[in-house]
Amino acid sequence: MLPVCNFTCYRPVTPMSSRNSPTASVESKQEGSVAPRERIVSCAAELFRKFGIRGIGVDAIAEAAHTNKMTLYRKFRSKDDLLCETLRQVTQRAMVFWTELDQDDQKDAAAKLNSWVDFHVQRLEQEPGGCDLANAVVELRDIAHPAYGVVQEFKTSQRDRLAALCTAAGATDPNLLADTLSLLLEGARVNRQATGADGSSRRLRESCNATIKAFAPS
Amino acid sequence: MLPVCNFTCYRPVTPMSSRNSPTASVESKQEGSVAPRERIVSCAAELFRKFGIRGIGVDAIAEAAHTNKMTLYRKFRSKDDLLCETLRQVTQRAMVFWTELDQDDQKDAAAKLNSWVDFHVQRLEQEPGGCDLANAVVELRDIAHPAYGVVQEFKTSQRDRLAALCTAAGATDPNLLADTLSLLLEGARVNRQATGADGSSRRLRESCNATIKAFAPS
DNA sequence: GGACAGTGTTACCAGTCTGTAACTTCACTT
DNA sequence: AAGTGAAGTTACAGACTGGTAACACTGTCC
Repeated sequence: MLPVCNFTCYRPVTPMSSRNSPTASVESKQEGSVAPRERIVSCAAELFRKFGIRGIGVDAIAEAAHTNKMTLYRKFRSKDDLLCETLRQVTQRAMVFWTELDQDDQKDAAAKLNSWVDFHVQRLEQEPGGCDLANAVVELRDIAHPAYGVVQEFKTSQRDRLAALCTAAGATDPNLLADTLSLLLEGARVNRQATGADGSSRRLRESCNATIKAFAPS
Repeated sequence: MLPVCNFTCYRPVTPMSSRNSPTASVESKQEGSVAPRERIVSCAAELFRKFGIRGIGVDAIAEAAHTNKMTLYRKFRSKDDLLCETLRQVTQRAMVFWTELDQDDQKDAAAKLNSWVDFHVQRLEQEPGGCDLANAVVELRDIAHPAYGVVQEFKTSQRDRLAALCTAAGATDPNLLADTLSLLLEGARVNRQATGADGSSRRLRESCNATIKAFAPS
């Protein structure tokens, strides 16, 4: 019902033909080279995002990473294991935003809240595929799956951090503001997938700003 | 990676053993009986919801509907075709709310907006599986899929109706209010799937009320 | 009684999937 | 130069998938 055909996501550091040549060995020591495991994870993340977890096979992932299935299974116990690893990588990427925001002494809490909005509005435009974590849960539909734990932990931590920010910004009912903003963001991501760029998510920034204003101290 | 095993969703009108007996023919004329096509659609809707579109096979759907694969393929050209039909059924169920709301002369626009919130908060608690339409888009991840059109059309019509209601209620910037409420609802549904009942979706009603209040005419 | 449409049954095709086994080749270290 | 461990290659097992073909059965209507 959905033939998956073309998958070339990993930009080869060395072309396939010269991989076993001396040149390849040199390149493998240069800074541009990436270990098979990392290549697999980043390719898997991209292919899962593009075709869905069930929509792409391990063979295709290995091929895209310019390696093979056996190597993949030497690095990961199972496809589920690989999936969890890719999700953890996605969460780590998001954590960078928070640490950078924490270290920024120039902005006060209110300005940081605006940065949060900016960051996510920008990401919505750049990556219209929605939240990988939420997508995984929707696709798997199984609470017992190990990926579910990864997602739940991450989402909770994100909400807690946002709530702390709202508190610092002196919002009335900061927890409710954090919840509301979380829902707006999550909704915008899925809405963008379902109805495209011209749907309700188009004015996410204005929605967030109106919400923040409504919770401003009087 | 995810063995699908038990699927008994369609409450049997007649037990399998007596289906070809005279009793079965009598029962097939009673009001309790349902035509195979309808049984297939409702079973498919439930199983798609429970296991995902790719997580359940046509054979299992046919079995749950107490029929077989051949009959399924006589009624539907393909699994995709069946999927579209189930999604259309889901949209029709939601349309009932709007027609009832339109016909209600007791409530003014503001009260109807509250009804909208009530309706969806209630549905969120009753059906924690999220929006079937949005889930389908997330799972398929293919704009060319016929289901995408069904979803997009429905989501747009929902938003338009909500915007009309916000206009009637005299909201400042009714379109933005409709967008914001749409995002809140959509976000709550996916958030509930990803983080459970105690996540940010728990206070959806309060989030909506705060938002509506923020757009109230001064 | 007989045609007929709807349904059930069985078997099958061709493709895909995850995961494993056995073996070869390579690069690097000592 | 030898050895070691990581990676590539090939083949395969076992299960499942969507979809089709051919045929048997059943109740209904003329």
